[in-house]
Amino acid sequence: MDAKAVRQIRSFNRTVAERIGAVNDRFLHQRRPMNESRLIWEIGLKGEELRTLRMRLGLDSGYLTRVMGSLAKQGLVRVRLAKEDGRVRFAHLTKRGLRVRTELDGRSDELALQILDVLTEKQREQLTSAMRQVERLLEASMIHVATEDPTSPDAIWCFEQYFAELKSRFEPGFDPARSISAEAHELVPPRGALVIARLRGQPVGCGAVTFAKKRVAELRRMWVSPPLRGLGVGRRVINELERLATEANVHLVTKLAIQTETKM
Amino acid sequence: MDAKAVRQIRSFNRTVAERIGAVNDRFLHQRRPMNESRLIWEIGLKGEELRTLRMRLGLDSGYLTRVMGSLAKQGLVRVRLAKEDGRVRFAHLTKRGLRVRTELDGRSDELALQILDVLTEKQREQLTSAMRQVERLLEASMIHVATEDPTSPDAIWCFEQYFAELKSRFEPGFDPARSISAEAHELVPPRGALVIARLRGQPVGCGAVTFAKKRVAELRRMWVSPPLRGLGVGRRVINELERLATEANVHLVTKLAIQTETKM
DNA sequence: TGTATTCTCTGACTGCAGTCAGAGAATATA
DNA sequence: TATATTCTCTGACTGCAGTCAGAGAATACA
Repeated sequence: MDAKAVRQIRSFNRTVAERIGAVNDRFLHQRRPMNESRLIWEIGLKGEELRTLRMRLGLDSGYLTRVMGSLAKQGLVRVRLAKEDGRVRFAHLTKRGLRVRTELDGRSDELALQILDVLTEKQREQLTSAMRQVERLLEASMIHVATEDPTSPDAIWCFEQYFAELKSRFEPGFDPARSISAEAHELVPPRGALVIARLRGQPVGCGAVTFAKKRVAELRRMWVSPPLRGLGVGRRVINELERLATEANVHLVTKLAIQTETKM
Repeated sequence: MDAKAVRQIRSFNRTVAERIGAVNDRFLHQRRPMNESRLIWEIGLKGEELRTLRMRLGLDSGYLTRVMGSLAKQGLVRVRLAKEDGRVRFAHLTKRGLRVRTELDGRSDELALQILDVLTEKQREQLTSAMRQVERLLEASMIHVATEDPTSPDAIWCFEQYFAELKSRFEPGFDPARSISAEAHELVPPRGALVIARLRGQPVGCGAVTFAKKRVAELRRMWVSPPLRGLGVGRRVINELERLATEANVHLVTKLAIQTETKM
């Protein structure tokens, strides 16, 4: 099934890796070891804690210490103790370090300009618009939907988005915060469930269900981040809620789902 | 200029590298050293000469020998002398080697299917169609146009395409081969020039100019590979020819260019 | 035929990537 | 206050990537 689509994706991959992937390999094939470049990049303009860098790049702590030492010896970074916690160390780029980072940045722009160079104005527009669409659909495929704790900060953030939208759509005057805390216990088994959709770890949508009456479930708090609407995130959230409802041996009231569909 | 397009390309690159680039990194992060995987892939189903592999992967000859030895010891490849040339060695995959290569291949399909999995039928079509367009335009940016020797095999191949097309468009009856050899000397300085457009080293278009009369040049043998038409390859070829004509202090007869434009 | 070139192979390197064990200092927790 | 945990650092490794010099065999060329 979908053999043609698979072939197109693989062909696309080859071309893109050849042409654009080079930007991503900007950390490779330099005079500088790859992990030094990656670190310079990840430390960023405002500096970063070593433990964060370690997590983000997946480096061994001993290894990081050494690479960091090398960068410090080259005068590209300075490492000091973090203010609040004496165990934590904080790295930031020196002026020279910032200059190197800017060079790294420039490579990406350079390649992008190279691509645009030989294209006509119309082709450039076609390219960027097609790229936007590919990106959007690829992001759709990167979204994961899973059951989560309704009291977590991310869950509360989602609810806030949902209520803020309700407020802007209908008339103001009710306090979402009260409603949030009041109903959290209804969104965990056995009384209900909450699922959150995430893209790159960030919440981008949610949906809840409460098993209100016998063998009937109510769909609630459906929200999808506006830039990601129209990609079927809402549908996937509902599918998951439906699965949970079935597991709990109740029927989902899909009427509500259809009502909220306008917001997805 | 084009800051928005540059930003879109970079953003695209990030997403694609994250989602699809993983396929390209299928050689990395395995139990097997990267270059062993790359070799298994490049040897292909029918085997390959070592010198070709060396060129293609850019490996040191000594290094290749060792990696090859390791693969042979694992029973994945067998190396023997090439039939025609006793200096050359030829590598081919064993049954086990072929199986490993199939696994490598499977990873790509798997990822493509993962992407398609969460999309609706309509979205899949949108994705593949947008991918095709991005690929096409990226390929346009990968094409290089340069002056070449009209007696080279690639040049003659281009001429053949050109004449074959003429023949199919108008009526048959003339011998292109005779015409090719007869006019080759007219396409080198100081009497003329030939430029060839290449994509990934393969010729995909050509165009020639002869400085026929005083301060007048004639455009000839414009041809662009059918799948790449509409991407401005012909325009770029003419631009280059025009530059050459200007250098030779003659004017290009653009009327002919416009006539042939229909074939680009 | 003699000489140059091509291709492969061996040996000896350098340097980066990445892992593991353990120690020391600062902080959190009971 | 005693103990556990977190974070960083040092030392000692392994293994892959990649380079350089040189030798030997086969072939191309003058």
